[in-house]
Amino acid sequence: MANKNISMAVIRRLPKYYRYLGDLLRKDIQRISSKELSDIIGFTASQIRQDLNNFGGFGQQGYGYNIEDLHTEIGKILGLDKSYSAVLIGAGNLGQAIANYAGFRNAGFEIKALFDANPKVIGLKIREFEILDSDFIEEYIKENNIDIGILCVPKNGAQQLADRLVNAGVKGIWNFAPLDLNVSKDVIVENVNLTESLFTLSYLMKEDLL
Amino acid sequence: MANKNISMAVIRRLPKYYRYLGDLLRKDIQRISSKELSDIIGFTASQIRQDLNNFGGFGQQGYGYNIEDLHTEIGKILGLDKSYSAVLIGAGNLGQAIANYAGFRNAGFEIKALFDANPKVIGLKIREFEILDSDFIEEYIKENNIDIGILCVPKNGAQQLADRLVNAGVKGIWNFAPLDLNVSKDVIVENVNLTESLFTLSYLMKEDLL
DNA sequence: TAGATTGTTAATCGATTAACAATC
DNA sequence: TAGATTGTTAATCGATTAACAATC
Repeated sequence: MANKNISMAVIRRLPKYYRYLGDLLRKDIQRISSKELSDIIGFTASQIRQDLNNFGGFGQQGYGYNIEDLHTEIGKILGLDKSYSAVLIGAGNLGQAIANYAGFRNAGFEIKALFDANPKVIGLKIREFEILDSDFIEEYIKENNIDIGILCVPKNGAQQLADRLVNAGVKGIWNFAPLDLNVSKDVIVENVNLTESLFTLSYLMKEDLL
Repeated sequence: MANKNISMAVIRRLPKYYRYLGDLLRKDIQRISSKELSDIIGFTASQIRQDLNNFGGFGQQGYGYNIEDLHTEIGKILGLDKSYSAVLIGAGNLGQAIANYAGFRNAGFEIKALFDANPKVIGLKIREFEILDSDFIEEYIKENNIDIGILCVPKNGAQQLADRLVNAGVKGIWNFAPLDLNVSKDVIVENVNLTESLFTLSYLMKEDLL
């Protein structure tokens, strides 16, 4: 099945389906209709059926969806059965928080090394990781076939580091730096922009008080 | 001017305008046309004009937009001229990273206190903050007129803490816990869901390799 | 079988893009 | 004034919702 050109709107709903189905599974519930799922997840039943049918007919008329099967299928669609290796650049507060973040393993991502440019932190240990010198990023990526770079550095210098990651061969960047990275289009960038999130909250709070 | 019912799509672009205009400002550029801005920000010129005109006619025919003025105006639209007080719940790795996050002050948010339930961290100092006992959250919020709660706790217990924040009077929650909080609809919730972001990256990487 | 619920097509709604008159 | 570019209306595109025949 080739890429049917799934819209970003659909893709961003997939993790929500996966999460809610996981919750149901842990409650030992076996099946659910699009209508029931609609009630708990907040999308319309119609949208749920449309979304799922982008990837296949997972349901059964008159019955609904088997929760365990659907959960597994969406996991596969999300690529959670694949495994990826990652390096994290920028071992400051946020970088350390991400490195310690458990959700990683569940998604099949494994952080292999932490890098920083600050001599004061190079050599320190964060859990099982010794913080390595940024000078050796390229070498490490090439030798260890790293798939993903996680950028937890300030805005300044982030683009340059992204260039280095891409040149060394990573295929994806999880970017926490507050800027839009410029990379060749075969490299995937997923942004987590705290500033934009905070500004959105600020806007909504202001509107709410009017 | 009452709320013209601006769509979320527009609202989420506002921080990007603000950021790019700030960058231009720092380069001492004085004016820009929607076409030029389009080239650097990546939205169509038409969309930029539509977006801005939701809030007022900030441009001038034949000239374009004055960058400093527009930057200021969008800042006001985002409510960055307002100030809000916040408490942070959950002083783990991520919580500490957020507490140390500088972008806060620029947005008019001030963290007043950190709370945690773990006796091992209560009393510790993070920068200027002593970590307080979660038992006193409500008391603190009421006495200090706190506007916003920042939730940096695991999924378990997050809903209960959200309830406590809302009951104590916060009007907004910046939620880093990986679940959808249930709150009365006069309370704003802005989610930062690292798991969903990571899963999206996983999906896109997988598709990219097909 | 009768009832329930899917998969899918058609209708609607909303967001983006194009076009151009207004005007600086 | 002539040229440039906005503000805004109209056209298009895409996403969501509604409807219902298929079928378990």
